[in-house]
Amino acid sequence: MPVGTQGTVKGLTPADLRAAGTRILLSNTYHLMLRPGSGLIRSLGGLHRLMAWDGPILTDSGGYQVLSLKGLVNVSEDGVEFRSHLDGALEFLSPERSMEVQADLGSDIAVTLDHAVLLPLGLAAQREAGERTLRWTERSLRHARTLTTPGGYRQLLFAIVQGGGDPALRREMAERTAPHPCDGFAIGGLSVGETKEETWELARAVTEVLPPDRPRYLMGMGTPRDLLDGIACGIDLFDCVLPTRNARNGMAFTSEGPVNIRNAEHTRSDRPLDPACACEACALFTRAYLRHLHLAGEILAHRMLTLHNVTFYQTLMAAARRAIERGDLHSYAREFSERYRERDGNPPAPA
RNA sequence: GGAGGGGUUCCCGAGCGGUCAAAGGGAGCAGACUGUAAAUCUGCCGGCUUAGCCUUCGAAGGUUCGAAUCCUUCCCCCUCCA
Repeated sequence: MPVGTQGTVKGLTPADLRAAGTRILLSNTYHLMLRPGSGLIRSLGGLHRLMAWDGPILTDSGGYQVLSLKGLVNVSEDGVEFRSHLDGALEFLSPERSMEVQADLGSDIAVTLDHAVLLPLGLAAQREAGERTLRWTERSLRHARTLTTPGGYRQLLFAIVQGGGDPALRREMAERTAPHPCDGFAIGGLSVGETKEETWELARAVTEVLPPDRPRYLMGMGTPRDLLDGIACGIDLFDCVLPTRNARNGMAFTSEGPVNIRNAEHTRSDRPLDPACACEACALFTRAYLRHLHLAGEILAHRMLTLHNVTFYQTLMAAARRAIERGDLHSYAREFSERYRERDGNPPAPA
């Protein structure tokens, strides 16, 4: 799922998204309730109509903003109190309120409100956030059944599993989330400070005990390799800002690895971003041109790299689906890794 | 012809006796980014044998323990008046 936080995947039109192979989008409760307001969106017929996207939309519950807006947020049993990042006004998001906003938006899949934590953190605090998430899951699902969408159809509901960085706690949280009446499960609070090995150990602890008959959504990840690793762990759905945000910051994901289009080595390159890609940017433009556009601050650079990165991610997922149908995911992942070279050398800049 | 202002490291531009290899922008070079407070942020940005040394603030001389900063001459640029 490309991320369309404010009711738009930044820089792309619905036609662009379709051309890139997008089947479902993510959008955001928190941002849309603050601006333009969920009541307004309901009165205009819901988010699909507002943004002219007729495919499925999954809405995030706002739980992630507990992490990303830290300092502006205060969590209690009742819900999350926070200062609007727009005007500083005091706002409140409870499990019930989150589901109401998501019903107003009319997303196809609504997600329960959760309490995610950053690692490292004491085990007691991790458990407390996990237990609270379970109680909020219960409240979210119960309240959601009383609501209607602008279109009058039933929203699918995904319950979020938390549990911090301890595999045993994760497994327990998954076991206790599984019985809830919902249409799918989301795994939240990963890639928040733990190593990659830990991430996949935690993901596996959850997917092993979740019911196999309903989709599992790994929230917020990841890199192209993460997606393949996640799929191997039994994940079905992902969202991530990397393809879109990094595109605007000059980074393209290609079949040969990440490319920073700003780099001087592309100054005279008449190659496409990715010769293996069929997107408009790769069909039309050279790296030299895209580099020029990016350095000149031109909107087209952002649009084209975003279109490319979304296409790259969708193409990767489509290839993974075909590999699964062939029963051949692992050799596909191996081939991908052989082609896909991460940058080596240059150590990260000191902080 | 007369009066005044100015020439600073790639560009713009601060500095106006020592704490100046010289603020701040920009450009350039590189890095980061994982349920988007992000078209953002960070580092580098004269040279070198880099806890130090060398060269640099239009040019050449001078004053001073010490000059981008003060004095003299010269070379350029700009504004106003005739």
